[in-house]
Amino acid sequence: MKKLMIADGNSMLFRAYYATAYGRPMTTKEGLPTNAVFGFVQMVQKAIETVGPDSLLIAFDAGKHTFRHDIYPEYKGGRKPAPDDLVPQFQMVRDCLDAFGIKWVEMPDIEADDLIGTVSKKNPDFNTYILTSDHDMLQLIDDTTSVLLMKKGITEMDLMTPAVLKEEMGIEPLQIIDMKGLMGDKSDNIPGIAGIGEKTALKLLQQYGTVEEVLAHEDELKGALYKKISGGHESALLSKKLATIRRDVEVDMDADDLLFHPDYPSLIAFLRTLDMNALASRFEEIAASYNGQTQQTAEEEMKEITFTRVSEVPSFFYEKPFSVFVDGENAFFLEADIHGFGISDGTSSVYISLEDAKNDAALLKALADESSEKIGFDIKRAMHLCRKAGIEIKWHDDAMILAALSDSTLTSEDKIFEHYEMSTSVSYEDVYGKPNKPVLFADEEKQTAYGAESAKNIFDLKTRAMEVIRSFKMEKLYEEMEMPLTSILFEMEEEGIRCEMDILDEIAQRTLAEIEKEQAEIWRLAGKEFNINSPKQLGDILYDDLGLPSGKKRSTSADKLEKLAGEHEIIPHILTYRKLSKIYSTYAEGLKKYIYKDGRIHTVYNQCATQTGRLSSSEPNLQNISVRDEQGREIRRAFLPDEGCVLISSDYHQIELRMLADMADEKSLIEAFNSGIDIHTKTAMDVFDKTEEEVTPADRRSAKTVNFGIVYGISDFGLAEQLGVSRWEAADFIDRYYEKYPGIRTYMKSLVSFCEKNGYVETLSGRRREIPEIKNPNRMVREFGKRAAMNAPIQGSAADLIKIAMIHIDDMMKKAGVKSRMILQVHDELIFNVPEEEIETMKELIRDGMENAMKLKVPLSAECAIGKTWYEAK
DNA sequence: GAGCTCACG
DNA sequence: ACGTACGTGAGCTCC
Repeated sequence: MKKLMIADGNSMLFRAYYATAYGRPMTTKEGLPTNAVFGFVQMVQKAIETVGPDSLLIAFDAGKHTFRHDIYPEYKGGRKPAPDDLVPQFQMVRDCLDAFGIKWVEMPDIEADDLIGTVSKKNPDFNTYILTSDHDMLQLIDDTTSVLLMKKGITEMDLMTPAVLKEEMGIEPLQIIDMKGLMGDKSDNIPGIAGIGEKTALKLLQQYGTVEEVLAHEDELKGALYKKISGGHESALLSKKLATIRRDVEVDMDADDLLFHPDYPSLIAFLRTLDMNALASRFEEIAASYNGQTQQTAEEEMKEITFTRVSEVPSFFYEKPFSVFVDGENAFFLEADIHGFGISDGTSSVYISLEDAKNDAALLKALADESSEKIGFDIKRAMHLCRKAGIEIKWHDDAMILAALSDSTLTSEDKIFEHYEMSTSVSYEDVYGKPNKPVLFADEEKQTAYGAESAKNIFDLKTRAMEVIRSFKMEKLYEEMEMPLTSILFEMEEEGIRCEMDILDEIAQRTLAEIEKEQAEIWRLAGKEFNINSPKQLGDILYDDLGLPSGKKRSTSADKLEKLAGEHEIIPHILTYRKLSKIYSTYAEGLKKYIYKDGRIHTVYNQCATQTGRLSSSEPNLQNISVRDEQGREIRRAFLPDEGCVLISSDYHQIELRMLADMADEKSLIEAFNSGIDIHTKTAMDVFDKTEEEVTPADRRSAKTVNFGIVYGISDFGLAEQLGVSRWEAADFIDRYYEKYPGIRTYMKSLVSFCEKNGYVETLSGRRREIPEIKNPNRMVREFGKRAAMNAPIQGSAADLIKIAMIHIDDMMKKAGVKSRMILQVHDELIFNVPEEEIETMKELIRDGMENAMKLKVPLSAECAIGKTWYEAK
């Protein structure tokens, strides 16, 4: 549908005036005030950019005596006259609109509201957008009319639709009039009923619906409220009449006559005569891109024509690659149903309902046929949805993965769409409503627009991202690593892992009892009850009431509290309380929510959530189940293999350090790994200048910390913090480390300078991580960029390695035809569900797959552990 | 919705 | 004079 925008000229001019009146006054060289016009033009431009109207009209008030004054002479009484420096701008803004090529209207003794109400009513075949800062206008909202409500500032606005109004105020558009009837309107001097404010008015209307109904049922009200209402009948009905916008004014305005063709040269000249040179320059830029914009508008019109609903997909779609948007519910992947499919070949885009799709034999054949290339977005989720719906699709490409590979900062759907400037004219919520308020029947027109446009977006996104991938030479990474991995992750997600509710329950009960004990003890020691989970309240207790020493940040984090452990006996109790709370809410209770009806937990592996190439796991996150803490580790007892099976867990040893040794080509580190010596002991010997026998467990721990620091992109401050030594000592350790391993220093320096030059770094497999921070003017941000540049190739290459291992192992398992299943991945660790009789086969297969995934200058070592629970398999 | 805290690698 | 170790996700508080 074409778009008509109507703006409330007076309301916007006042808003523009007050939004720009403070600070230094704005005038021409001759002293003529221009601030309101300045703000007004920007508001209009912003609204034009936001809406993209085909037709545009601005309505002004004219004359002083309206029909409302006839029925209520005090209407708009008590208003202050317009400020002196605003008055000359009334004409100026009209001249400005003439220069801009924007139509405007005013009629003697008719208010702008009524003009707008009438024009919007007279053009029902347009989508109408009313730009105003006046809440009265919300009464005009309907399915094809929305209000762009100006907020604070001059370019912020909210799009108000029936749904938004219902959501925010709980009322229908026409009830705005009843609101004013009850509560009045100070700015228009509408009386309403004395003593009724917004809250009471809303309450009454939600109960009775209209002013008339409220009055009719007044005897149901009690006390003071009854008195107010019963004494206010006449005033309420009069107020309602005053607040009602007329939609039958004698004005002839056809939106087809209001087509908007901006005259930028003329506007720019006009702005320059008023000495608004900066604004004029901005419009020069806008004008420069206008040519492209008109083409875009033409293209958008094409879109509207080609976005159609079909009951059978035309066969020409199948001749070339096409995209498929699986329009499914926003729900848990094993439960979500499909509504339909959007299909696009880049030129034409159609939408077909699930029901029709199931009857379209040619479509089903094309979807299942490997030789026709189907492009999807997040195909792993699409695969789950299609499996449930009984539709088979052989996918060829995933635009989400291509986009994420093309720019590592794009770690979410939102970021991908924003970066590639992709949107749909209708949102998911527009079609299907909010999770707690789903619509009963989706509007087919909206559904078609949403689905078909999404399919077109997917097609375009794939084309554009693929171009980037080719130019970066990342096709192999995409085709041979990420795409095969998607299928493996799909199977892992579907398989899930057994999890025993009773065990989690038992841990929850036990933990809760302990939490209560700790809480009582903490409250006793603090001398009062407070919320221990609130860092603010806890900080007040510790640093004010108990007088513990603090830095300027008053942190309550565990590592800081541990340093205060000797200062007060409350500290260990707080640490215990925190630990137990975490176990209780995140793990025991938290995980219970995710046990599906098959008794298993099905996590989601996100392939595009990290900047380094690692996977992430969510809903629930099974990559951060407690293991370091003994009590937390008990949680792992709830994770079990299937009947007659065991869990095998296999993890790489010091994978990142080995990766670093290889990539930096650091000879003495490579030699150490080849000799089989414990690497942290070796580091301790080198850094502390000791023999193997002289290295104490404490030395080894420190060396281990140094090794972690190296991988994280070390800083003396960070290492000092971690080791609990002075930063000078830490700096000394780092120096000695680099002296012993000069290859590491050279490599780290080369990573930083490569990143400074190119803005990115890459892994062994050619995966890129963009690091824009490296060029940030802020030193702290830049330092962060350097550390990320040192860490990303190591972390990312290790991620590449295990992905390859997963692919090899999956391949070997399929070839061997085993019943074993890969079920979890935790960065450097794989967990399998293995039937007893396959244990030996699988141990060998896993070790082989992991250790031979890549050929490095150092050996890779992976060790299997077997158990009847995840707790034991470690 | 942001910020803090904490679980993992 | 600043104030940080790298990469995640989830639960809680409080505005």
